[in-house]
Amino acid sequence: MAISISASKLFKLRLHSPIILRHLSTESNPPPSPSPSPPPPPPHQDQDSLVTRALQLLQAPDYDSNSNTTTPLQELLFSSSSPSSPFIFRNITRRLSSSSEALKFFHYLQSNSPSQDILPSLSSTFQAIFELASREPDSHNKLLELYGTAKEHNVPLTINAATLLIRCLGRAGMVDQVLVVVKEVDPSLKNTHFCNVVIDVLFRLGRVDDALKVLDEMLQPDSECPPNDSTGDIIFGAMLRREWRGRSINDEEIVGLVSKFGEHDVFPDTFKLTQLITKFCRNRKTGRAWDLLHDVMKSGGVVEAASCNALLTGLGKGGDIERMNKLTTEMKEMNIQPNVVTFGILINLMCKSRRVDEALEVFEKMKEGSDGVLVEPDAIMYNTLIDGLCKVGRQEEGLSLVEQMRSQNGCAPNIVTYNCLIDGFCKSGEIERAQELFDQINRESVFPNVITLNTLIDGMCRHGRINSAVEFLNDMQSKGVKGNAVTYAILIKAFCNVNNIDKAMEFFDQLSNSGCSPDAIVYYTLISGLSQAGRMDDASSVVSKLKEVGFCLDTVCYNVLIGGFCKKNKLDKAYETLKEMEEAGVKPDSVTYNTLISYLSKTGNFTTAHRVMRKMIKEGLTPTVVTYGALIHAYCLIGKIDEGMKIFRDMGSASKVPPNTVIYNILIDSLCKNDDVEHALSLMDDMKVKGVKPNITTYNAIFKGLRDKNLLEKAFELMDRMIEQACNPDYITMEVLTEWLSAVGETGKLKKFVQGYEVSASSA
DNA sequence: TTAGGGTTAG
Repeated sequence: MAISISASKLFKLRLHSPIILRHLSTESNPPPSPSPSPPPPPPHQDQDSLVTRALQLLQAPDYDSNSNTTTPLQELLFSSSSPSSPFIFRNITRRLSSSSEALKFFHYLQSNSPSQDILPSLSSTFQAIFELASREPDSHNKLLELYGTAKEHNVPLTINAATLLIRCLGRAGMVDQVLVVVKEVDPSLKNTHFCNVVIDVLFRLGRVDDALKVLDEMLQPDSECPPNDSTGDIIFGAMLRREWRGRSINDEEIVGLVSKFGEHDVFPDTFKLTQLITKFCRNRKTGRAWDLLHDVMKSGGVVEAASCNALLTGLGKGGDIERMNKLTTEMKEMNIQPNVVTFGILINLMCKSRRVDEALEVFEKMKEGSDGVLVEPDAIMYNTLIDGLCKVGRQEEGLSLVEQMRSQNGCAPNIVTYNCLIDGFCKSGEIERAQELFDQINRESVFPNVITLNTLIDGMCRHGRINSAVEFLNDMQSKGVKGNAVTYAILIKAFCNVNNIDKAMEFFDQLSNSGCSPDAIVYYTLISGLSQAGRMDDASSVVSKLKEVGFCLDTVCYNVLIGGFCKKNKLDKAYETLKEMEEAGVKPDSVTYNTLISYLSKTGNFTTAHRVMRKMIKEGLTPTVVTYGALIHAYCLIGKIDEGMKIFRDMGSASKVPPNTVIYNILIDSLCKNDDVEHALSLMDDMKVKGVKPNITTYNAIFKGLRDKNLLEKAFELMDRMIEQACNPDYITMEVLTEWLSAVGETGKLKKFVQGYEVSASSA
């Protein structure tokens, strides 16, 4: 008792010392807490029996009596013959039934210890009390109270006890208390595990900046608590978290942190690195993704193909071929083996840019391993190539790849394969073959999906078989393949194209009632169809519906409406729409202005047209070839060809907008109609000089001009040129030439022309 | 890896 007083005196003396106020621990290298960890190897074999014996004595009636004589328990715990270890008391405490029992034992030790040396043991005893309390109900409040008791008795917390406390408080959401404990822990005790727990807890509580401050200290070059893989897991995991409390870690911070971690040889694993790169790429930040990957490479982290693939995908989407090449070279240099995905990305890119032959070349080399890497293609790769072939009209080659697929194990053609082929046949107008494939699917127990449905419906609609398309839709729906927004967009567009607006509206309503809501494209398609048809009231009511469901009009949609109002001679409504557009923050583009300029000039309002053009320039837009075309066309229409020619000369020289075929066509047509075919012919020469290719409209206009003046020889010359240029005649060409050449007895020339066309068509 | 996107001058 006397000694215990002196011990407490000692504590009191130290109470004023700032050092002891920090909860110093004497336990130098503690095992991780709170899981019950095996005690350090006992100095004496009888340590276990001592613990057992002590626990028995703690049940005895004289345990908490204030006896003046030395009790057996005191003898056991404090005598010099007892095995001494700071962990003995802790091990006894751990085996007590509750934290309150343990606290009682703590008080007993404090009161009965004959020596001051008990201090280190009391810290680890307290840790054991924390461990018990942490497993009891209401643990956070109990621990907080115990923390107060420890401070009161000047028992410094072990770092493990502090860790346990913080974790428990964090779980209970007690962010302020967490920060207090962190502040009060002796910095010299902090270890990496402690810091990891603090950071993890702070992140979960949304205190990102506090967490990053702790992390920043860990990342210093001379840090006492350098980051380890667990630190990396916590931070890299947090970077990828979608749901955030507090603020999120921004991209710049992510790159900086990964780089700093690299200095400590800690790297995100392949999965996390890949995810981070993907995240950057999705936000179109390929530059950051590039830096991230290269930081890891430079610091010596492991980089696998998956991470490179993520970056290659991002670079491909951004069209950064140069960096793609650089990265694939680096992969080779660093011995990072490309896989089927790597090749898939490259082949897909080539196919999408219509370089199918190059894609096939890479594919062959990959299969043979002739470039040192042998990779077996998968179904996705075959599908990519088949789609690429079909998109350039090479369906037959696509079909032969399907045969290759069949001969390779585990690579059977699937619904995607067939959808690509069906689309190919549909786009080339071979609807029957598309339907045959569709039937084949059903025989092969590959199940058609909504994409199959839409592809076929689109093909039928584009080739004038709307009724078959609707029939097919009904048939499929009865078999369980339901249409979606895409289906309806296709049908709405198709019915608008044939000017069956009522049917288009009907399908729109059907979609709205089918439980599958129309998306923005469906609205845009219908608004466009209605505007083209001049049904501006209907268009406006669809616009209202679109706004009601929360979609916005974009530039193109506003342009469609402005064009529609112009067509209906509702200039005021067009201007109103323009104003609304500007107020909604949707910037008018050159099409917006061109639409207005075209309407104004066609209605003879040239002054206003030029004023709008000046406004266009003031808004930072450059007049385009269409702007000039609109003005030229309008001047030509009222017979002011000179004015048109003036603009034509001006656009090429002063404005540096090179005229295109359409501009020449307008002028050539007008000159011919104005009896000036010579001038029109000189413009055709000019086209040749400028490298602007005439098309069938050009030829039709000039043929009419030549016919009116009966300039046969010139016509023959141009007919030859048409064949040379593989420019196909259309029904207008045939009508003009047949009538004219028959009348002048030159049917032989006509026959030769048609044959030449057939030859040029077959060679093309 | 597969399907629908609307606008301005001829």
